[in-house]
Amino acid sequence: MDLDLRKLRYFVAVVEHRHFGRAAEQLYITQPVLSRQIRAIEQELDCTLLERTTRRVELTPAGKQLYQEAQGILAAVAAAVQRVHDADRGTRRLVVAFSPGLHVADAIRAFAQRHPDVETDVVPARWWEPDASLRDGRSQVGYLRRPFDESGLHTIPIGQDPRVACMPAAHPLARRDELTSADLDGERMLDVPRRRTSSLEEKFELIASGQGIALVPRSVARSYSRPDLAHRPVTDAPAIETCLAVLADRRERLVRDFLEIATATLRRT
Amino acid sequence: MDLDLRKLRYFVAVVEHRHFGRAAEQLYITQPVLSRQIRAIEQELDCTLLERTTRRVELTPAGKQLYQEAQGILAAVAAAVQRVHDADRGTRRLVVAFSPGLHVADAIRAFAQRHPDVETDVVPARWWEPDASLRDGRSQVGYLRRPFDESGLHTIPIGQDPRVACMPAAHPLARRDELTSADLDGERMLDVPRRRTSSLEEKFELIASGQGIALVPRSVARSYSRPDLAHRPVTDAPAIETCLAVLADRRERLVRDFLEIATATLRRT
DNA sequence: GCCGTTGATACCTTCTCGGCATGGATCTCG
DNA sequence: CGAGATCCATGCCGAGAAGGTATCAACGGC
Repeated sequence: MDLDLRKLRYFVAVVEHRHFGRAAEQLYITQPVLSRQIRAIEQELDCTLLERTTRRVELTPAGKQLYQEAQGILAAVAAAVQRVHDADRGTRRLVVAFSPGLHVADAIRAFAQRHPDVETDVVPARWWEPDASLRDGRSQVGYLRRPFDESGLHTIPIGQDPRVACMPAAHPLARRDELTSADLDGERMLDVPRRRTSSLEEKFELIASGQGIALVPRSVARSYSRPDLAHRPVTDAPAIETCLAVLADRRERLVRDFLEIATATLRRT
Repeated sequence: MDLDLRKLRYFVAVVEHRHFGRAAEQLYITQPVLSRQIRAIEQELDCTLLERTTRRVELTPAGKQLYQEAQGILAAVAAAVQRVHDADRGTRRLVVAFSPGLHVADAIRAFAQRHPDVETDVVPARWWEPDASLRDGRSQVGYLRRPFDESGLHTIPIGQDPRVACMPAAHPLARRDELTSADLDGERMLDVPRRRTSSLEEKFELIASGQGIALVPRSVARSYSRPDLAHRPVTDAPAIETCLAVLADRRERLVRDFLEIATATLRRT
């Protein structure tokens, strides 16, 4: 049982390049070393992670799983080192994750005023796994849009985000002030993208180019507003809830204070 | 940035014992090695983690933080390995770990008959950490000899293994049919070996060469029986318990079925 | 003040990691 | 269809890290 962080890094590199030689180059080691290290992981885990021919490198199910796990672990280690340094310097630090479109500046400002000694930072939450940075420790608090995996988290609903239909500005429906889901029947709808590599920009690009219409949270539509796109409320679509989230076992003073200040800020507005 | 999982484990051990020597003993390494590894972590993180005098070992704030972080990371790694194995076993597969000398063939045969589609396999459990393969996911069920770390495990006692004294065949005590612990007073006893590289074969070799006598479970003595060794029951030595063990949170169908079949097999014999 | 305990240091051994050379399989192209 | 290019695997070697033994130095208890 000797799973090494170095080996995990190697594995991640190979997966991302789908190519031993190039991965080795990026890692500043030679290809044979990489081959042997990957094989070592496979032996330690006693399972095949990569199907490799001289022509292509493909992930097995176990490999796919390990790739995910490795990313999380490496991120967690990096965050941990950061926090150890913070603890050593006596500086206290709070990182807030936020789903695209949600505004955290007010709360952060209020918090910073109350705790001038605490360093604050924000990181974007990836929409396909909004809770990831909370779980791997890169952030302590999240302003997240539901749904996400809430197991092990303490969540405080803070608002509703109505869904709007986002379409090309020239679309016939854009002449209406508001829509119902019935109006969208027969329109080509863009689903939630499956691949996590696809960004929201990509999605709006598709919409603008006339590939279809998408239902998105209003706050997202607003942040990405552009002249060639229109968004109109869909009155009968269920709104998307947004909430504050923290790890359930992370109840230190700093985090509790932030939650309090954040909810107070909300009430004031 | 060369934070190693091994070093994290070392650090956790030192923190939990608040004592380098005892931690080293638990880790099956020597104390100087541990001292150096801890210092290496401190250099890599560029901060002091432990205040140590010859009399006490105390945590600094950074050390306290790293202790928390390390626990989380190690747990995360273990869980990750577990999930990779699960992903790999899309094909259904059950691996049974067994302490040396315990017989699992009957149960496996019965299980294989009932589940012809499930691949079965056995792996030996290393005596110094019989539960390791359960925890790291290489096995799902164990036939293990106590004692071992049962935290997080569900265990079902399945029998007693009386202790026998194992000695050279020519030893005076070998002329007796059974012994008591009083008979062993004054004999040189071979302790449980410290180094985890030492095998049972090695131990029996030592006994045969006249280095001493050892108390071992009867089933072990039987599996390793050889003409130049004799083993005699020690009537008043507490018997060693054997049990079935599974991870407490591993209650899937396959595992439950195996436990049922295994206990039924035991009752029949 | 002496002795036992405990962590640190010095020195040696062993094993893993990384590099280089090369083999063997597969795809491409003439 | 065969020659060449590409790319991962294997064998062997050197350097460095990890582990062991012996010993020192500091601190506490009596």
